[in-house]
Amino acid sequence: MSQASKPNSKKERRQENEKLILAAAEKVFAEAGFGGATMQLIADVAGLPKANLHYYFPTKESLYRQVVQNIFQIWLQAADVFDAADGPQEGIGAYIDAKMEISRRHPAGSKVWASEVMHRAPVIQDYLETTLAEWTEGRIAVIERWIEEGRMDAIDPRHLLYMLWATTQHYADFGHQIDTLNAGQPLSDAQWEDAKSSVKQIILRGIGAM
Amino acid sequence: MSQASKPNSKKERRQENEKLILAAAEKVFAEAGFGGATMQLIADVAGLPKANLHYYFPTKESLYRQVVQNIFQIWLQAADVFDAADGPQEGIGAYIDAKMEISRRHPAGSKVWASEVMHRAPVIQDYLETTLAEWTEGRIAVIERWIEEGRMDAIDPRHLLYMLWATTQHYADFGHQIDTLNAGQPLSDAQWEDAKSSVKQIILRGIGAM
DNA sequence: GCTGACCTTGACCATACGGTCAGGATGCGC
DNA sequence: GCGCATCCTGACCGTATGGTCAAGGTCAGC
Repeated sequence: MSQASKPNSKKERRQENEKLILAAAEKVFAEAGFGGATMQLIADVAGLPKANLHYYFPTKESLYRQVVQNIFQIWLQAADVFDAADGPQEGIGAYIDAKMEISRRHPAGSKVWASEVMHRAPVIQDYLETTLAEWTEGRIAVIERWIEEGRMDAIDPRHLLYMLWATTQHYADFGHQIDTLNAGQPLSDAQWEDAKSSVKQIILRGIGAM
Repeated sequence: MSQASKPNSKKERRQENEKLILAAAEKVFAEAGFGGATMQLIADVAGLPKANLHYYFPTKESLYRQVVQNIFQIWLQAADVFDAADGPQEGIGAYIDAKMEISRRHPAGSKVWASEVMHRAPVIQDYLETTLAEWTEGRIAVIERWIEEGRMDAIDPRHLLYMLWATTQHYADFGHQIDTLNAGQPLSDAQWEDAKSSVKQIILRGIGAM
């Protein structure tokens, strides 16, 4: 009766179940919002009994918190490319590519993040004030250096960053609207490439880095 | 015992109550999402008994639908400036100004709209497919004409529009994040002007319209 | 193969939610 | 000032939700 594909040890099994639950939760939270999501639905999507979710994650909020933190990690990771570059064209270009790729590969995560921030960040306010604020200050310094070096125009770095975040996340958060305007079809590979290069072209030209 | 400030006729009173409820609903839906909002809380914010809401709006969904439709109207109205202009610099510049102003004056409405689209537009899918699709096609035609006339670079009009929407709405939808990164303070008048001019500068230069 | 820690789950609970309704208040048209 | 349609609302209802629990299963270490 037991599945053939489960030669797992107890610890492997625990990790596997947690991942299963987190993936299901991310999807459900993204589609319904925190308030609209139900533990029962998450359980159904994960293929586990509801009581089992509460064994791994004591409350709905703790599960939600874990989902949001995971997304934030991915988000931060993408930001690394910013520093590796030695100029705005390369750095910002790579950052746009990375964030567009996240929007494509993790649309649900992006939506959960957007939803969390839109609702005044009840769960990750401390992250915004510490980690995100520090990261932002660091990037502002980099951009200001590029401006001093004459490698791009004198743009307010904050608003440039907001523009990068807004534009790239839009393809995830408003993906449904974009798909609807694309005859109801998800963007094809070629269309994603168009999107990336359009965004890069406008912004990089717009800041005088091309 | 009766308020001194209520010399209202029955019809005036009806309109007033509906507006009161819609304003409260917009705020609560924006802060909690559809699923997280409760009729009781909307009633408290509006200062009316819950049963009264159900007199004016039979269901939670009908109330929500009205809120979303009102926002869509404001949204469409802002789009008029696009057509009144005779070139990209003026038209897109004015559109950015108008949408930034909406983000500033109607942040709750913007959030409700964003939330609705993020959750796959269960209520306004038909608007997306009809009104919004038509509006978009019209604007694409205008942009293509501008390109043909050599008044801006050959940019994919769709991605330009998405960028305009994304960037301007970001200041409403992610306003909390922006405020947090602004030392916890809302943007001042001067900062809003900076935001507007930064966005306009990058985009208008980016499409070769400056 | 025994034991104890870990895992699983159906059944259950208290609460909060959207929505209803009956009965009373109010104000318009006559 | 009367009658009637409209408006208002406290009390109530069925349901669905987040969370609990006790009883049983399973696996690693000895």
